[in-house]
Amino acid sequence: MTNPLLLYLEERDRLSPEEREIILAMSARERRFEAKADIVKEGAVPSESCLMLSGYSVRYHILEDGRRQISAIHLPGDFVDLHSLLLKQMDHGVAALTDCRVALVPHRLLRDITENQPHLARMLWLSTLIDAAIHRRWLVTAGRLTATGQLSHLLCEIWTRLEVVKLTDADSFDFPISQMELGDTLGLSTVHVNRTIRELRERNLVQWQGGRMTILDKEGLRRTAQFEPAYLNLQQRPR
Amino acid sequence: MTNPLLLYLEERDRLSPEEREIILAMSARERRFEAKADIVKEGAVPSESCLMLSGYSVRYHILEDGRRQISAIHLPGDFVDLHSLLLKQMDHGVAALTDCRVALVPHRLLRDITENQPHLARMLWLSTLIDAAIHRRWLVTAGRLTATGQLSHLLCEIWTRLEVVKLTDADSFDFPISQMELGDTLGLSTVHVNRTIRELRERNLVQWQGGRMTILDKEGLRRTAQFEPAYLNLQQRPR
DNA sequence: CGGAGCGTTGATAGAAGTCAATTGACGTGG
DNA sequence: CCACGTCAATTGACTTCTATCAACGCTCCG
Repeated sequence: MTNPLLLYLEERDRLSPEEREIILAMSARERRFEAKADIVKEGAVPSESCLMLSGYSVRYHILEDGRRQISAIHLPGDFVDLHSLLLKQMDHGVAALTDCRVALVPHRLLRDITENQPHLARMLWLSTLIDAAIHRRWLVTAGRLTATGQLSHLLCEIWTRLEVVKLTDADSFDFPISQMELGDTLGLSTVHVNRTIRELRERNLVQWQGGRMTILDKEGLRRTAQFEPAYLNLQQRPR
Repeated sequence: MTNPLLLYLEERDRLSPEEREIILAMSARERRFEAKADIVKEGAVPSESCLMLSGYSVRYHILEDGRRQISAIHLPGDFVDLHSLLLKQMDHGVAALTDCRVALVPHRLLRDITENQPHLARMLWLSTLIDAAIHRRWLVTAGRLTATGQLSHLLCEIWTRLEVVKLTDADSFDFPISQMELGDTLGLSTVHVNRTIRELRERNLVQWQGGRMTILDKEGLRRTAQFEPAYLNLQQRPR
């Protein structure tokens, strides 16, 4: 299986053989996390950044009143806390959604890249810019779409992002998330998430069982979500 | 008046005299925009990035059904489209909220910085990471706070960000935004924005007239918003 | 066998949107 | 100085969306 970060980056620009080497070397130190475990704790000042190799994880924020909001879902090929290289202290936590394999990339190495590998540094910067673009898109859906639209949009997005790292089937993908976690992601109650899923099912847009999501009507889902993948920057360009 | 980007960056790390030179040189080419004018159009592929020198602007997204969502408010010292250096094509527009002065910074210069000024490049990267941190915080408030909490949070944030660039008075600041624009920012209808403002006024938290916002009860507002400024990274650290 | 956690459903309350109308501030032209 | 137009702010009435509360079933696992 190819390295997912390599797939992620080469979807956006070409890499030199030397750059490819460096990327592969990043995955040297690997660590496993169990489902529900914290990968990075809020308040931590990491000395390495975590690259997802397998499994799903989320960035989460706990409010003063104890409620939780998830601000990102991370898939293989995503750096979950690359920003800690410069932001230093984590203002949120990262939790494993499923059992995960994670590469621990020392900040020393990342810093060296910013000093000596300008193009690769730009590619890492790019990955955080795509994260930000996804955040913005979520703001749009949160602000302007109904629960149904929001959920549809999330499914379209996850589908598209999983395609990049070759983790989709013809019309289905792993979606190992509970309705409570989905509620924390979309800013909805569990009960309403449940109703929303039922609606998508009744409209024959999706099927979801045993942690596997099957898209029955891709165009219908896209329309419900007003999904446009441009923000994911899926084009090879010199960066 | 000091250069706002210099204030912005030096709040986060020290700069060398040479770096300070380069920052100042960035503001060489200046352009003015009138209120409501587009600073960057959606779909554009800019060859320069826009740095706010004075005035307020917003990033906005138009949905297929014509509604609008604002995903960021930009103040002096902010780069509104630094990300276009690597993302190339704009997936959203940027509009002036007020009359603005903007520095046009050629991508050629920014790219040179990534090649030859690694620390300064990291500082620019940092500024986009702070943008992303703000996006995440907005996601949290959109998902979990009531309209009153959201609006309070926005006011606390703008206040704090304006302090960095020395644009606050003892207890007030310019807040030149219409209730419609505020609705597009918070994902609320104008009518509900109006109700929400009235509530803040009735609770004696703020006063707002003639485009000037006065905070009457800072601690009360902070509590209503559950505001914690950590995400703004207001600490000088080696980055 | 019996929790514990998750998914499901129904009933009700509260938050926010929509529609419609009014008011106020400001600028222009007579 | 006033009439008029425009735009934003404000308010009320009604509707829709989502949260909350409560109950129940299922499945997995100790």
